[in-house]
Amino acid sequence: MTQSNRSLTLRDVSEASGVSEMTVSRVLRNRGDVSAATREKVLTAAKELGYVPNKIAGALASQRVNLVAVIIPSLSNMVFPEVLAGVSQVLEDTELQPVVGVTDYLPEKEEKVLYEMLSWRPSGVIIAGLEHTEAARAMMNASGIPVVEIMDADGEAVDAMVGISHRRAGRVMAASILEAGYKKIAFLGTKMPLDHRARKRFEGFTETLAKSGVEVTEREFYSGGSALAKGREMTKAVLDRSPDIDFIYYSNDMIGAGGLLYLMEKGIDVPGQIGLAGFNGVELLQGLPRQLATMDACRREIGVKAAEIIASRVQGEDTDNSVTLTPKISFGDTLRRQ
Amino acid sequence: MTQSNRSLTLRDVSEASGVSEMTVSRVLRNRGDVSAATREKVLTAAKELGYVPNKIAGALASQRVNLVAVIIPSLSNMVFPEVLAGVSQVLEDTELQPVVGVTDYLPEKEEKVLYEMLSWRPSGVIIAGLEHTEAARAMMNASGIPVVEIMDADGEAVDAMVGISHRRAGRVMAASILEAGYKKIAFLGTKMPLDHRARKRFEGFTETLAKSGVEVTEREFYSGGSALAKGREMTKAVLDRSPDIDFIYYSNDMIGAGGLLYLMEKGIDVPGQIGLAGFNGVELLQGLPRQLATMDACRREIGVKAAEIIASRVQGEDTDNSVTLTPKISFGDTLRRQ
DNA sequence: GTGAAAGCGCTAACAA
DNA sequence: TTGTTAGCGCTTTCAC
Repeated sequence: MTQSNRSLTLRDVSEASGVSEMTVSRVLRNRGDVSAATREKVLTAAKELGYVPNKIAGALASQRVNLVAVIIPSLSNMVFPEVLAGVSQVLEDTELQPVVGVTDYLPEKEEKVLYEMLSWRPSGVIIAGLEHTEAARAMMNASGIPVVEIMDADGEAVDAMVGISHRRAGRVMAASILEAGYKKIAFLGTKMPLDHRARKRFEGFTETLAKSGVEVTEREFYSGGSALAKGREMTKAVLDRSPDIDFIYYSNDMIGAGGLLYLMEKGIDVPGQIGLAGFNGVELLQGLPRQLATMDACRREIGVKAAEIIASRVQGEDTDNSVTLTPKISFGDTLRRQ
Repeated sequence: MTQSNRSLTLRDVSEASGVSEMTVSRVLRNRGDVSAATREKVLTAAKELGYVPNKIAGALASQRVNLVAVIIPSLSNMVFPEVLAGVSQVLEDTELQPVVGVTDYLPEKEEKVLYEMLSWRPSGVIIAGLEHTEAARAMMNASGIPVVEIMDADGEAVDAMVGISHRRAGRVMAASILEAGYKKIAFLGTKMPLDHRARKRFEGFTETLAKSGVEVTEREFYSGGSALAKGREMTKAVLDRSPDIDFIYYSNDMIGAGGLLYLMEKGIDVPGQIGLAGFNGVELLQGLPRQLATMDACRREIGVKAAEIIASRVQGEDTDNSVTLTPKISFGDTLRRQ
C-alpha cells in the first residue's frame, strides 16, 4: 500500500526473493523449469510487493506484442460492438488481446489511428472496410503482420478479408421487393458519402431495379440525431411529398423502425399499402409490435472469422485469405410475399 | 512497398538520410532545434521508407506512455460508448489516447483487465464504478498514476471520482411517483447482482417509498436477449399477475420502451391508468410515439470531466478529486404531474 | 544545430 | 535448475 513514484521492477522482486532476475522472469511467465520452492518464493515476493510486470520492456526485449489492432468507424450503433464481441470471444482463448480504435468514418482519422496502432507493433490488424487512403494501404503492406479487412467483400484486400457483398445485399432486397409487386420505391439513408458499404447496397439496389425499368422515386438522407426519430421524420416527409410511394428501403434498421412506428400510428396498412425494409438484423428490434424486413449483416460471425484468421496466422499457420459470408433475408411483417 | 520481416528502425532512416539517429529522432518528434534542410532530408527519407516509429522502444526510453486506460463493463448498450465519446473528445486535444477495456460486469475480469492495462504503464486510469476487488484497489493505489472512478458517487474513491448518486436518483424518482399519486408500484430490472449502480437506484427507490408506507408490489428481473422484447414480456407478465399495478419503474430506458409499446398496443391509458419511468435518458427513445419518463445519467459529461481530471493531473496540475453531477428528471408523457 | 554514450526493464541465448 | 551476458530501439544527457 506504500505509494511510490518509481514502479517496481524485476530487480526489486529478485532482491526481495533472493532469486536472480532471470529466474523471477521465468516464474512470472511460466517459462522453463523452475523448482517448486523457488517458484513459491518468487510468487510470494511478487505478490507482497504488488509487482506488475512492465510489458513495454518485455515487448521490446522479446519482439512480441500480443495485441491485435481492431479499427472500426464507430461505437455508437450496435453493429460494430457486435463485431467486437465476436473478435473478443475468439481471442479470449489465445494470448492475443484486441485493442480498439475508432475512425468516425473519416479516412484521415483512419490513417492516423492505424499509424498510432502500428507504432505499438501489434501482432495483427482487423480493419473495417476495403477503402483506405494510399498511405494507410502502404502502411498495412509494409507492416509485415496479418491484416484482415472486414464487413465488405466488394473489392480487393491488402492481405485478407472477411465480409458480405453489400452490392449483392442491395440486389437481393430489390429483387424481393419487385417480386412482391411494389413499384414506387423510396430510399432513406444516412448522409454519409464515406459509408462505402451503404453506398454499395444502394448501388446494387438501383441496379436491380433498373433492370426491371424501375427507378427510385424518392431519396432522403439524414445526419446526426436519434435514428428512430429521424426515420419517423423522413418517412413523413417523403410520404407528404409523394403519397403514392408503396415501398421504403432504409439503409439501417433503426431508421426503418422509426418509419414503421410512424406508419402504424397513422393507421397505414403495412405491408399492404406500404412495404418496408431495413438492413442489419439488429436484435433490438425484436420488441417492436411488428418485425421489420431486413438482412442480417453477419456481424458477430465476421468478427469471429477475422479473429480466427489472425490467430492462425500468428501461429504461423496458413489460412483462407478471403471469406465471403451470405446474409439471410428475413421478411418479417413488412414485406409481403406472394 | 517492399514487404520485409524486420520493421524499420531509426537507424534505417539515419542511413538513408545521412543524418545521425539522434537528429532523426528529434525531427520525428519536433523536439529541439533542427535546421530546415536536415529536417527536410529526414522527413523525406522517413516517408519514402514508410517508417513507423516504435513506440515500445520510445516509451521504454522516455518512461512515458501517452495512454489512458478506460475500463468499462460493457459496450453493448448505449451508455458506455457515450462516456467514451466524452473522454475521447477531451483527450483529442492532448497527447493522450484512450484505450478501452471491457469487464462484462465481472470483478475478476475487471481485475485481470486492470492488470493487463497497468502492465503497459499508462498515464492514467478511468474506471467505471466504485466497487472493485481488494487486489484491484491495491493495484490502483500502487500504480502511482491518476485514477478516476466514474458513474457513481455513492462510496469512497481510491483517488478521484466523477459521477452521480444513483441512490439519490432512485429517491427522486420515487418521490415524483408518490407525488403523482401512484400507489401500486412494480420494479423491473436486469438480473445483475453486480450492477451496483442499478442496485443503488433500487435501494434509494424503496427507501423513499418506505417512508410513505409504500412497498414495491411486484419485481421482475431478466437477463440476456433484446431489452425491448424483454421489457414487453416482463410488463405483460407482471400485469397478468397483478392487474392493479399503477406504476412500473424500469431499471433502464430500453426495457421501459418495450413496456410502453406493449401498453400502447393494449390500449391502456398511460400515464392515467399506469405510469412508467426508466433510467438513462437515451437519445434513441426520441423516436417513440410517446416520451418515457426518465433521468439523465450525464454520461457524456462524466466522460468529459474524468478525462479533464486525468489531463490536468498528467500536466502536474491539481484538480478536484470528487465531482458529483446532478441528473435531471424528465417527466415525458408517462408520468403524470399534479 | 548535431552527435556519442549510456541505459530504460525486460528476455533470448548461452553457460554453468 | 539457475545465472550471466548482451541487446531490443529508442530517448536522455552531455559534449561539441
